[in-house]
Amino acid sequence: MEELMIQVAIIEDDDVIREGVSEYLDGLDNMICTMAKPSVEHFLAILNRETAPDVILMDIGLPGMSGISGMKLITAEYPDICIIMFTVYHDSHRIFESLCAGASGYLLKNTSFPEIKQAIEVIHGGGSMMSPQIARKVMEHFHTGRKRRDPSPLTRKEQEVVMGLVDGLSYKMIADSGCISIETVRTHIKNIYKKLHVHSKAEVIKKSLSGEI
Amino acid sequence: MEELMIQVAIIEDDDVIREGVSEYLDGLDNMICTMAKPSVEHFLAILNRETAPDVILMDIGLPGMSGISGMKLITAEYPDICIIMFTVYHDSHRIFESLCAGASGYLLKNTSFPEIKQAIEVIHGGGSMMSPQIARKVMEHFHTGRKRRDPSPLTRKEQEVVMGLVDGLSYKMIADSGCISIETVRTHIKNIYKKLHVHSKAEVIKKSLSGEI
DNA sequence: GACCATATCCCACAAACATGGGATACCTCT
DNA sequence: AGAGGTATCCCATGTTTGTGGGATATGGTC
Repeated sequence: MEELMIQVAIIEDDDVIREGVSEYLDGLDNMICTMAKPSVEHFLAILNRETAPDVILMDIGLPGMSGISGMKLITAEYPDICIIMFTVYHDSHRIFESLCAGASGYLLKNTSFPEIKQAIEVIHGGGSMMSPQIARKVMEHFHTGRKRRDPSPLTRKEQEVVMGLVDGLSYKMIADSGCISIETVRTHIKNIYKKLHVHSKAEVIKKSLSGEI
Repeated sequence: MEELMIQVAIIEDDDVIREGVSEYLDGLDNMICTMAKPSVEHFLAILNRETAPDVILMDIGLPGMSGISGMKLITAEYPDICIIMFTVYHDSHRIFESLCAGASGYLLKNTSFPEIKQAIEVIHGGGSMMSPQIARKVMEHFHTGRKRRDPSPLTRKEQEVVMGLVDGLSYKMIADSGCISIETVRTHIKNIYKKLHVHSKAEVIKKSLSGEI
């Protein structure tokens, strides 16, 4: 009997949502919530071949490791697990990052319980499902002509420095490649950090490679 | 009263489907089928500001002008009209061509009447909807990274650390999020650097985000 | 002319990082 | 039992980075 149940895990830091969904799923006759954890780290700690669920409902904005990073880890090890991202975020960047990383579905947190149930069934059956608002964004992504991004807030020289950072160069190497003093590089980087509201190379590289700059 | 009805047009050459859907929609209390035509040409002949519907259900495989060409014409002139492609085709090429041309939804012809109703309501309300099979294909389109890459040379814990780096976290933050000592993080990172032949966070982030890991 | 953004350079200090050495413990495989 | 890989921790040292102050010079703009 248990073999026919869809085994669902939920990774969500909000206690109310996690427990609410967990109890709702357990009340259904064709699925069971086998794990309900507040973070990817907690989940990974108990994940193994025996405990592996069929479907994971995962929040994106988790404390510690982000849901997207967690998904990459999990699917790398367990490619058969279907993951539904479950989030309040509407922003395109996260949506596409999730889809590219292999999410099978993307639901907003205002999704009703029956819709969550339906999504789990569909995905377990090999389908995919997205909240209408998300589908909308995916559609927009395909709508041609939508290329014009707002101009970068960075000056030409600053962008040049960012390129250097992305290439993994140190301040010294950027200075040499641009034929300027390392002090100038430092000044540029200070200004870049202010403009982008970041505090490390890592964040700049991430923003740049994900198309935010 | 009529003003509150969603005005729907259907362009479909199969008489049975066209009339069936048309009658079903007219039987609903919140929508009305104002036009039911077998081709884009017939439809365009009577389309004007007065007759313009809110939503169009359009077949792709039409005699004469294809549904995709028709959609481009219609949306160019009437950008507020939402168009749902309605088809038997599963093939990715048509799906993506439709989405790029501006379709707001994509339903397979085996979709039930109530689901068609729901799709029209969602789309008229600003959303989008796709059949699960279609959503699946769209998802797959994003699963670019799924080239059976040779397994990462990194262990799971090391991958976890890499994810932290990519998320812009410091050693301290990675340590906290993983509930391990910062010294352990340092050791992992030393090993990661050796395995990847790099010498900085920046290079790891770059390799990771460009799919090399 | 005053103002502001840009680009260039310098100094100083604290924090974070890179790298070299260790160590212990647990597994698995031979 | 021993070898090898993984995961955990510690120390020391030097380098790089992050951030706060400066300074000068060149443009455009109001």
